[in-house]
Amino acid sequence: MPTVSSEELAAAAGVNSAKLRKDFSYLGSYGTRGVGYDVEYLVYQISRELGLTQDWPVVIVGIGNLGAALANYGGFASRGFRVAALIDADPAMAGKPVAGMAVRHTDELEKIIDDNGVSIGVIATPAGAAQQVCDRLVAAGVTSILNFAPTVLSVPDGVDVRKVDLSIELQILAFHEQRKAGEGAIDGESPAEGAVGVEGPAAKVTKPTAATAQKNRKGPDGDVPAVMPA
Amino acid sequence: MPTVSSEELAAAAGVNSAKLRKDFSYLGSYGTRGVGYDVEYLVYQISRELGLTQDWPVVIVGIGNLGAALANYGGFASRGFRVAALIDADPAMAGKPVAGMAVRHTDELEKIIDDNGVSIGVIATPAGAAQQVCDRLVAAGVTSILNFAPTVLSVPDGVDVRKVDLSIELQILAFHEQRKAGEGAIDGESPAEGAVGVEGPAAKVTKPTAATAQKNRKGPDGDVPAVMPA
DNA sequence: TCATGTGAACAGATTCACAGCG
DNA sequence: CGCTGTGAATCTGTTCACATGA
Repeated sequence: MPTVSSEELAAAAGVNSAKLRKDFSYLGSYGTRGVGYDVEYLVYQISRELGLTQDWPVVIVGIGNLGAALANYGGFASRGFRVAALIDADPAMAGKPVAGMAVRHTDELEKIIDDNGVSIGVIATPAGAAQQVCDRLVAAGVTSILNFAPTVLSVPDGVDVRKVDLSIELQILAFHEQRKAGEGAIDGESPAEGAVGVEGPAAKVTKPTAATAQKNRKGPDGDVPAVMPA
Repeated sequence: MPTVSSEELAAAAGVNSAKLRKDFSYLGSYGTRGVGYDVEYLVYQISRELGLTQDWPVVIVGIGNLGAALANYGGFASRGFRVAALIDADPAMAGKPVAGMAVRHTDELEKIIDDNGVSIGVIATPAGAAQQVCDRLVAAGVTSILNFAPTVLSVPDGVDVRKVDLSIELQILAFHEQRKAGEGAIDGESPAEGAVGVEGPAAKVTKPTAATAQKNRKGPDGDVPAVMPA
């Protein structure tokens, strides 16, 4: 398939074809009127714009289960990321092979970053160590940090941090699940044919005192969640 | 701090206070004019709306590094999630303790889901096994799936799937990193005081043939990425 | 008096619809 | 002719500003 039309791409992506064309137009005029977009050329242009054509050395700090999982994750290489080093504070880990690579000790952190020109660091340490590791990464020249530790990191201006909270995705699912279970489909939500009854929802969070609860209760009555828009 | 104003919350969250008030108003009228919002009551209402006051049993299928990391992740319990079981296809894993819990074999999957009223499943298997596991989960009554495997899962209507791609976050960082490096700050982007020069960006993706490239090149000249809005 | 809650004004994003070009 | 690229129309989401009520 040498060329593709905005209509086809839009259908595949589930969006409006005009939006797709307008978005592409921000990158330049890469299509051919009456024909469509040259697939190979389009892929190259988008890849370049996204930074996929560059080689990004990254370090992963904290080689526990999560760090090891990241080190073994195949998706990195194909997107331009190269794991320059795996770093752990535990001396017993040093030298051990993980994902075909010897783990280095934290003492070498600065040297590794400098030697490899690393500008992106991944933190997969326990929460307690994260800020300290972050500070060292930043001091050594790292300007982008991906944080898996359950802490908010503080960094100087000019440094980007993205926090990945593995439970947030679950929370989003639970939110929709709750709405599926709530007295039949509320919106145009499909009736969830295979839906199994959700088992007894035990109250968990400390409920507010009766006084407070009654005094302020002005929302929808009962314990039924209000219908939120969209 | 028994009460809080929309102004204070907005400042803390970095958003406009009117937006915050309007958003809250969709949940009901939980504030007090001239005073603000009762913190305890507000937390409870938001928690309930998000489904955090319910107990959500989940199963994790595929107990490799990632599955083990998820099993050990502390954030789940505090958000209402209870790991009902860890499931793996490897008979050698069965019975082994991970995160203080014996791993169960895939054979038991249907029974576990039924016994625990599980409606949310987490897939942390290799890509090859994911669809098959997904099908079994759905057949057994699971209606929400969190997929860490690098595959697109197909599910019947009424089942929600969320895919977590660990490399996408890195890609977003790399995108910003690329823009930091690009000839000085482009937008109002801070000048990245600590920015270290990014090392020689080696071309990686197969470049399009010269013919194609020249024929269609209509975008911004040179190899400088176009400036995208916002 | 002070901060909420909300119509009205505004801004930004999406979609329409068609001129223009290969 | 067919599909891109894009002004204009429309829709959605945000912010303003103030009436309202504790």
